[in-house]
Order: sequence, then C-alpha cells, then structure tokens
Amino acid sequence: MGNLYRFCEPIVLLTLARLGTAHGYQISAEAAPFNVTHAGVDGAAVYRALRRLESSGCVTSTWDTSGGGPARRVYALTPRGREHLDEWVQVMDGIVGSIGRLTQESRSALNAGSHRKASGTRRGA
Amino acid sequence: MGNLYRFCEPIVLLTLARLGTAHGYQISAEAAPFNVTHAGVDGAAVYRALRRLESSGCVTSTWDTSGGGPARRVYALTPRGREHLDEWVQVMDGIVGSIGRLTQESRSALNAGSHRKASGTRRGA
DNA sequence: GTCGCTATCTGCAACTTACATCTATATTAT
DNA sequence: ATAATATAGATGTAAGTTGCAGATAGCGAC
Repeated sequence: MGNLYRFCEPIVLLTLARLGTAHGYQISAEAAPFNVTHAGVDGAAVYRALRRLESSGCVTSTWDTSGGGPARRVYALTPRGREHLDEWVQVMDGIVGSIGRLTQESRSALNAGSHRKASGTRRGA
Repeated sequence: MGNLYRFCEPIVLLTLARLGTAHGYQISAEAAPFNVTHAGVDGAAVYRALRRLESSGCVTSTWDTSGGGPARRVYALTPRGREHLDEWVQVMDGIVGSIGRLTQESRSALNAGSHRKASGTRRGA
C-alpha cells in the first residue's frame, strides 16, 4: 500500500500539550495511542521532529541531569507551538473531509462496477 | 506544514473506476474534485502511478491512435485493481478515524491549556 | 517553417520515515 | 573492576512519494 505519512509532528505536539513537559524518550513511549497507521512512531523520527520544532520556535528545551540515568532533554511547548498544533488541526480537518469523500466515492464506484457480474445477490455492504 | 501524501494512487484508481477507461492526461484533469490537499495532483505523479499500477497488475493499457493528436495510452481497471481500491478504502477509513481522534484530542489539549490564561470565559465550542 | 495544444515520460530535488547503528550514563550482577 | 542491561539521545543510509522543470512527439493553424 506504499508509505503513508505517520503525522509524527502533530503527534509529538499533541503529546507535549497533554504532558506539559516531556523528553523524547517519554514522548516516543506515550505517543502510541495516537498512531495514524499500524506502525508506531519511530523513536528517531520523534527526536528529529523535536529538533525541527525547536529550530522553528515551537518548543524549547533544557537539559535535566537531576534524576538517575543519562541526561534528558526536556521539552516544553511555546505559544507558537500551540498555534502550530492549531494549524495542524485545521489541516487535518481538511484531510479527514477529503479522504472521507474519497472513500465514499470509491465505495459508490466499486458497488456500481460490481452490479453487472455479481448477479445482484451478494450484497457486500 | 511540510509535505503530505496526496493519495495519488487511490485518486487515480477511483477516477478510472468512475470513467471506465481513461488516459493519463484525462485522469489528471478529471481528478481535481478529489484532491486531498490544496495542491492538485501533479501530472507526472499520475503517469508514474499508472505505470506502477500496471506493473502490479491493477490496470491494463492499450495505445489509442484513432483520434487526432498524439497517441494516448488508454488504461482500464482489472479485478485486482478493484480489489486494490477496496484495500485503499479500508486503509483510508482507518486513517480518517485516527486523524479524527488526533484532532479531537488536540482540540481538547489546546482548550485545557488555555484555561489558565484566558480566565475561562471563552468557551470555544 | 513556426507556434501552440495535446500527451507521455524523465531528471532532479525535497520531504518524511524505517531500520540499523553509535554514543553515553547509571544501575546491577559477577 | 568488569560486564550486562536499561535509559536517553543522535546519526547514516535507504526507501518511497511528490513538485517542478523540461524533453519528446504528433497534429492543426498560420
């Protein structure tokens, strides 16, 4: 079925908005319920998305070396980040509408095409 | 907002299903109402999708040199192509659900985040 | 011939992502 | 002390889809 965008960026933004602050490893773990495709969000993609978002002013980061284990880069959403998530909401609304139309039309076309051969008894729904 | 997949393949399949037979240039023109993003489907992308679909047995092609102008490669859907469109419908249904959840949660998170500052009077839907 | 429209196809760059790999820190076991 | 493991971040390479520009070619108008 080819590759589909996994919407890594909005998932990261949303997870950050929900958690308040979080580091990459944590986001990667908590993002699971929002996966768009069967495959989960790749850790590497999360880190890259966070870097991109920081360089565009959507998140800020500080190093946290207080706890045990390796240092964590803790991220927080900026106002611009919240705006950006809002923009994503608009875009995704549009996508949902468009893809919805696509599926609806596809179902119609598939049903219309199967009239001839199926001799009308197997209503597939 | 970065690039998003334009769902060129299902759009091509659907347009073919609707028209019965069609050539690339025609599909490229008739596909406009099903665009997923603001940008239309690129002609080059259509031709490439048709080639891919042919090599995977989803469409067949024959040259039509009857009319005036350059020869047209006329495509038609195979049964496998119809199945493939049906698979796309399943996938896109899943995507619509997932992205719908994403937008819903994003709206909630954005509203929850604005409680503090907005002094709670602007109930945004 | 030259211009413009139709029609197909190719080249190159951009973007997101998957997978593997590498580094480094702290804890635990030997 | 050494080794293994879990945590945490980052990079390199390849794959796949797409946008844009342009090449090629047939046909009609001038």
